[in-house]
Order: sequence, then C-alpha cells, then structure tokens
Amino acid sequence: METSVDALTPSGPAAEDPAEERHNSDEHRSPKDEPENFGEPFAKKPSRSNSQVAADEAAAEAKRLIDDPNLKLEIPDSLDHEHFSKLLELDSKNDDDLFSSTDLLEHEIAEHPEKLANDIAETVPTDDATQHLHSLENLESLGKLSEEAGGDVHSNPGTESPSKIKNENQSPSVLVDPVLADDRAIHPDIYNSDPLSTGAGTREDTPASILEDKHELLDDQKQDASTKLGYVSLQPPLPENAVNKIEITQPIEPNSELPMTEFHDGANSETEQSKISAYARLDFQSFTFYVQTLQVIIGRRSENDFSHKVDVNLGPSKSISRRHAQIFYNFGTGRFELSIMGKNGAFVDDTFVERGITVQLKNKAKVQIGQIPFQFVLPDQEGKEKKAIEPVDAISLKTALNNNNKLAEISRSVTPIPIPSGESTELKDEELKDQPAKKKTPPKKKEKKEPKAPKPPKKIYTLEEIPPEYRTKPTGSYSNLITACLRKFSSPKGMSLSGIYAGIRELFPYYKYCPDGWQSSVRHNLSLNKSFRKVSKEGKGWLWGLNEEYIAEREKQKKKQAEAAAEKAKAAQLKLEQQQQQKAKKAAESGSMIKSVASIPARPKVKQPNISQTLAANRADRKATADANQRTMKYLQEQLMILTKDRKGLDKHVMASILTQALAMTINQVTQAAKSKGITGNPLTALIDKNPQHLNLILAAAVNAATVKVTNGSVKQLVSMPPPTVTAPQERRAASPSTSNIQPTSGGTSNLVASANPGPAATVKSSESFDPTSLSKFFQPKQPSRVPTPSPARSVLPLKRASSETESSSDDESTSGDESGSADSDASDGSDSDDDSSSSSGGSSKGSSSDEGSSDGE
DNA sequence: CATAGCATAAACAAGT
DNA sequence: CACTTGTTTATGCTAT
Repeated sequence: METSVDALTPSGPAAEDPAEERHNSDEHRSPKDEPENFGEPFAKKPSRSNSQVAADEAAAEAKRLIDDPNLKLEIPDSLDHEHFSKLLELDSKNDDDLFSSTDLLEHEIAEHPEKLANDIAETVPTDDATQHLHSLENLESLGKLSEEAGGDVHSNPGTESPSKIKNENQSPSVLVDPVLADDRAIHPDIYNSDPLSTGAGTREDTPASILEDKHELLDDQKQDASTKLGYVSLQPPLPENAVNKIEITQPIEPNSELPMTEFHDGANSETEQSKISAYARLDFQSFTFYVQTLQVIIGRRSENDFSHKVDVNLGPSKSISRRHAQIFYNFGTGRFELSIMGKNGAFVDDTFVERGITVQLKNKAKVQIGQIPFQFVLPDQEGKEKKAIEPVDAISLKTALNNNNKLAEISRSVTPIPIPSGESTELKDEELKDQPAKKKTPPKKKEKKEPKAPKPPKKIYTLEEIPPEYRTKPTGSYSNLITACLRKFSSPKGMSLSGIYAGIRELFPYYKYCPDGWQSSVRHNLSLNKSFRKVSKEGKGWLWGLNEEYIAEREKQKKKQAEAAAEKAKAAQLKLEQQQQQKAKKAAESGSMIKSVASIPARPKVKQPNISQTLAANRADRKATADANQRTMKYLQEQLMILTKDRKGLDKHVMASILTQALAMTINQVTQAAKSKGITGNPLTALIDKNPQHLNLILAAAVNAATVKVTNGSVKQLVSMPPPTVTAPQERRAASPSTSNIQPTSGGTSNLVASANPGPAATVKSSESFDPTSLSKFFQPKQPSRVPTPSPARSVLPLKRASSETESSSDDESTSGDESGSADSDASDGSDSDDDSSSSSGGSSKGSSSDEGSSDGE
C-alpha cells in the first residue's frame, strides 16, 4: 500500500457502536463459503456488470412486479347452454395455449415475480454458498424477464433493452454503467474471481453500490464528486493517484441504512478535514484504511500485477495470498463480514479462521493476516447520530442549511474529511468542494461528543429535495415490496428487519425520503403475512425470509381464481351474446332483423380505471377472452343473417327458431368436433380466423338442418350450399338490398356471404345430415386455404385492445398458431373506441396525493 | 351495501 | 431507560 495513509493512525475515536443496521450479533456466515464465494454478497449479483444498473433494474422490475401482483382474469358466470359452456371449456383450456409463451412469461412475471424467482431458484442447488447465487440469478433472470415484461407493457416484450427501461425510470444506473464496466476491466480479478458470477460483473448491491446510485440521483454536483471520491479506486479515470492510493475510496453518502458514517480523526483536527466518511475503518500499525465501499479485498499485490484487484495491499509476503480476505457488508445480516480466501487463513480475535470461512466482523475485531495485524473499527455513535439524522447527502445538507436545527447536527456529522495523506488529497479536494457547498457551515468539529440532540427528528424532505422519480410511493403492497426486497437481498439465513428496511429503501428510494411510519407497516406485514417467516434468530430479532410454499400456493390459487374469473367472464359474454342474438332474432322476426344485428354492440366495454398496468393487463386478458367470444357470436349471427337473407317465405317466428337452432347446432357441433379432436381453444374463433368459408358451410348446413327440423321438412334447404371456395359475393348482396344493411361494418363478411350462396348446392348434404365429423377437417393443423386479408371475424367485431398488441395476438391465437391474420381494416373500426387502459401503463401514477401531502408537510 | 385487502396507527410485550 | 422488534387490534379506504 502505497498509500500513505500512515499519517492517519487509528487515532480516531473508536466506534463504539456499530451502525444501527449492523447488529452486534454474532452470526457467522456459513462456514461453507469457499474462497470463491467469498463474495457471497457479491455473488448475488454477479451478473450485474453494473451493479447499479442492475440495482436499478432490479428496482424497476421489482416495482413492476410489485405493481402487478394481481392480475385477475375475470369471467362471466356460467353459461346457459351447454354448448356454450363447452365452448368455454375449450376456451379456458386454451387460454393457456392461447397466450404465447412470451405472453405467459410476461404475465407471470408481472403477476408473480416471486414465482418466477422460485422457479429459477428451484433449479439451483441450495447450499449456503449457492444461495446467494440463487438470489443473484433470480434477480438477474427476474430482471431480464421483467424487462421484457416491462417492455411488453408498453408494446413489445423483449424489445426494450434494460437501459431503456432505466431511462424510463430515470435511474442513474445508466450513468453508472460505463463506470462499472470500466471498473471491471480494471479490476478483472474482482469480477472474474468469482466463479459464480457468470461472466457478469460481480459487484454487489452492496450499500456502496447503492450509494453510488444515490449519488447520482442526488445531485449533479454530488454526482461528480461522488464518483470521483467515492470510487476512486475503482474508476478507470483517476489513474495515478487512484491506483496508488490504496484504496481510499470515499463514498460520499452514507445512505439510509448503510452503515457508512464518519470517523473523526482526532489526530487531524484540522477542522474540516477531520472527518472521513466510511463504513468502517481498518487500523493498521502504520496506516488506516477506511472502508468506504461495501467490499474490500485484502491481499498481496505485486507491483505490476493489476490482474487482480486489491483494495488493501498487505505487501509482498508470500504468506499472504493475492486475494487473501475480503471484507464486505452483508446486506442480509446487516453486518460486515470477513471472508478468508487465502490459503493460510487468518486470525480474527485470536481465533484462527481458515480459508473458506466467513465470520462476522464485530466492532474492534482484531484481525491478523500473515504478519500483519489490524483492527476493524466501526463508526462510533456520532456516526450513528448522523445517520439517524439522515443520510447525509447533498439534499440533506442543503436542507440542513435551511433548517438550523438539524443543521447543527448535520454539520457536525458531515464535516469535511481530512485526508490521510498524499493522494488522498485529491479526494479531499473533491470532497471539500462538495462538502463546502453542502455542509459548509460549521466546520465545527466538536469533539466527538456533542451535547447531542435528543433525537434528531428524521429529516423532512421538501418536494424539491426529493428526486422526482422518488416522489411517489411505489405501487404495490408492502408485502410485495418486502418480497422483492427479500428476493433481492436476503441471504439464505434471512434478513434482519433493519436489513429489510434498508433493502426497501434501496429498492424503492421513495422510502428514503418519506416520513417514517412505513416501517411499522413493514413489521406489521412481516408478522401478519404468511408469505414471510422467521428463518433464524439473530440477536434480538429474527432474520426474515420468504415462505415460498405459501407464496407458491397463493399464486396457484390466484391463478385459479383468475382462470375461474376468466371463464365466468367468458360465459357472461357468451350469454350476453346469446341474449343479444335472441333479441336480434326477435327483432328480425318483428321485421328488421338486420337492423338488430347490426346494432348489436360489439362489446359491452368495461370501464377501465387503468390504474396500474396490472389492472390493465388483467383486463386485457379478460377482455381478450370475452372479446373472442363476443366476436365469435357476432360473427355467427351475422353470417346467419346473411345466409338467410332469403327466407323463402318463412315467417319471422319460424326464422327465429331456425336461426336459434342453427346457431346452437353450429356451436355445439363445432365444439364437439373440436373437443373430440383434442383441440384446445375456442374452435369457433379459430375457425373464423382461419377458415371462415368452412365455418360458413357449417352454418349453412346447420341452417338447413334447423330449417328442416323447424318446418318439419316442408322446407329442406333454406340456404344453398356453396362451393367451398367461392368468391364473388357482391352479387348476392346487391341482389338483396336488405343485406346491405347488414354488413355496413364489415367488408370482410363479403367473402362469407359469397361462399354462402351462389354455388350450386355443392357438397354438403346439409339438411338433416349435418355431419359433425365433417368438421374435423376444419381443425386440421391448418389449412392453407384460409382467408387472407379481411378476416371476417375481426372485421365484424371490434377487438378490444387495440392498445396492446400482445394481447390482441393472444386472443386470436386461438388455436393453432397461426398467423391469424391480419387484423386488418375492419378491426380498426371497432377497436379503437374503447381501449384504454393500456395507456396508463406508466404505472407510478399512484398515490400522488398521499405522498405529496406527506412530503410537503412542511 | 357488504366484504376483502391494504395501509396506517397505536398499544403492548420482549429483548437489548 | 431508550430503542428495536414483533404482535395485535382498530380504523379507514378502495375496489369488487
């Protein structure tokens, strides 16, 4: 260590207490950890080449996930007719198939982020060491997936890149990325060292990283400073000094729960420079190293060897491994821990710790590596106070300036840092620059003891002080927030309450700025919600974890409910359709069938509050099914009308009966046929989309059969069976003026119409012999024939969600994968009107009122 | 209108 | 004694 930190000696006031977050408890890390894992905590986020980015993403996703925890499908009540119900059955089955895998994925993620995580987790082994990995992976995958999900929310899943998402969120992560990347390059060992980290960066979401994020978020000035100061060692730029300096990295803000605090260096009482912000301090005989990142690697570094990163170089002694030990902040336990990676082990408080073991680093713990002893010192109470006061950051400082009360305290806590020596000076400068601006006021360095304000009330932020993106309360329930937090930060042993607080603050910075009170809710949730459970005991409190089984169960049920709801919705729709249909018929009977038909409103249109994406999504699903059914019904009705334009003198009543029966028959038969064929999904829908001509044939046959039945054979063929292919329909229409009315809406119908009539009664023996089996062919994997452009179906019925394409796709999807075609023209007509919700996607909208109110408070 | 879920508070009990 | 951590109970809101 080149560093000259010697100037500083352990003089500083020893920390008497660990930061609040850290508990003194002695829990050790599981001994299993092997050198490689040393980064357990880090291991968690191996991939995040950019810790921050990842963090942000994670946060973003977490939010997203959280936001849509409950997608519910709704379905109408049971249908009356069995055919309908059958239809529904098919549909419901189909639903699964209907959704493209992507859809499912997205939904799933949106709905049950945790589930996803679980799934992922399941695939992974579970020992201590790997646990972290899990989380990591989970997170990552989650992140990726969620990204997709997020993307889809807007439009296409998967299209959006993480960065994009970030941008949306305006998270600073983006900015950070480059840095991290560089960082990696510079200190390959760190990243590469971790076997677990799959090539991705290994940086953790340690508080440090978090801090980084914050820095950026907080304010520009700070940003610069922070970057430079805080991560000097890591950053590519800042070469000379940085490199040499042993690692005096100085994170600027101790955020929220992070332990980082300031050390007062008695020796340098130079005033402003008497303090250094750090999470902890390592007092060596000849120098002092301030732990300002959540991960510090201690080892031996040869002069020219930069292949691996060493934050604290213990010299050339071979008894010291290149990466001999690592001190890191375990977010899960809220403590600093020491992982021994060096083959010769180390002594911690006079106890030998062998390689692969991780132990907690208590305040003032004595550590000896090789022949080099040092003491790990946590910040003292002052630090605590400071912390308590608030995260010292630009914002708080500013505020402080404005508010005298706190000002005093903050100032004390924040006083500038004296830098140990040499290189560090630059840092100092930087800091000074920063700090002066913010903290400036009282260089008063009071002896560590101050009158001590009774209790620094938590700082109250004004709206302006809060980064815009963090002004609104995250959507999602506390249980979701907690779940996200645990998934992201929890160690296998669980997470302490304070750790959870910190995690939540990290994931949802809103909680860094909002007034206290939410902690109570968190506690309330932890103990009340079965999704959480006490994993292990730590000192006074418990380490909390997720009750995966329960969660899984809950998810299942939710899903079921959703499905049930969806079915109901469908049923309702169908019912509605039927009713309409009947109405139509009646109307027809009365004389203006056509009119009635035409008038049949496409969809009831559900009013959508578009509150959250979730809801939107849910609705979308419901709608999808409902719409599909509706569309189908409408289509059938229309076609029937068209087919029976020529009533051949039958009277209204008779026609009504015929139509009703024909419809029922068609539905029934098609459904049956499909069922027997094992076809999932709504066969009618599929048919409409893929082979409307055939469906027309079926309808025609059904009509004839119904006619025969109703008229007792007096009329055998109401509809002439057209040849399958047919085309020129126009004539027909022209012929009968009435028709024209019928399809004002859809051009698509024309085809059908055509098919329906003209041809010589071709094939179908129609009438009585309505052979269901004949339908089978329609369900064959696919018939190339189908109708192209104007898919009648669509045309006829307005689709609901113009907004989200994904969904629309989902609905037609119906059966086999098809291209279903185009939604063409017609679709447009109806759809547009209602849709809705999608727009809302933005999310976040949420409780503006509450937040603002609260925040504004003063 | 009743109900389920949540969010919040707050009172208390236990540990530290 | 001051806190932190957990439990419980009560109350109000909102969406269903």
